Amino acid sequence: MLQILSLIGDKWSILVIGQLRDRTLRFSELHRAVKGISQRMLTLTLRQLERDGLLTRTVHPSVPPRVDYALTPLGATLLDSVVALGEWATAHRQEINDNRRRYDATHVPRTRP
Amino acid sequence: MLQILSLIGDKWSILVIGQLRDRTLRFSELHRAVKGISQRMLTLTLRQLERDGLLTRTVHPSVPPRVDYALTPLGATLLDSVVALGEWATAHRQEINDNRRRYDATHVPRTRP
DNA sequence: CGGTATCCGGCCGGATACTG
DNA sequence: CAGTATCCGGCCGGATACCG
Repeated sequence: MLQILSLIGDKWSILVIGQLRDRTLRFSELHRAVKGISQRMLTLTLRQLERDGLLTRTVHPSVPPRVDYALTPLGATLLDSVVALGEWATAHRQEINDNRRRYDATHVPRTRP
Repeated sequence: MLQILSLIGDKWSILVIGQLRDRTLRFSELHRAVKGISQRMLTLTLRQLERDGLLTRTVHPSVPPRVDYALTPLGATLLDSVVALGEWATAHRQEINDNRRRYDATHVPRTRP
């Protein structure tokens, strides 16, 4: 259970899956689409998701090389929950930020210079 | 957006929220319910969730002390998505484990002794 | 283009000890 | 009971260099 949750728990996984929502993307497209991810983390994330059977990796033997990533049916089933989470995050972003500001304002810091 | 996702991304947050699904729990009950979590991580997780306004922390001035945690309305809205994720994880646990085994069996290790 | 390989600083989180 | 404080090892992930 924890091992499955840690799959979802990886924020990069969620973002990558979200990008593959309705189209196949190649590596460089994903790299540009998921802002802030390093090439290393994108590679590791994709390998993990491929290993879990959530997406397929297709190598086209061409010059220059081209690798396409697409969701599997299993990945598509997760997409629904992921999209729901994304919508929740978007819908309550402001409210959460307000809560944080209020909390930080009322709960005085314990360390004093 | 990333900051919101990292809130969900914390596996402990998901598990704690799931435990508060239909009842208030005190600290020690949560500690027992969420298997594997250390006292430190439980405290940190609860503070984070309280700061974001997803749960309330109620201190009862008694001896021995007693602290209850309960979801806020905002926390309850997240609960739906969290439950969906949990159900997805449960439903596809076996399938994912099979995929991992198959992947590990076919993709030979790159390091050879 | 789409990766590996390697180095390494930071912080995550467990263990332990102490307190109101 | 429900925390805080402190230490510290491990691994996460960025930066960089190189390859098919």
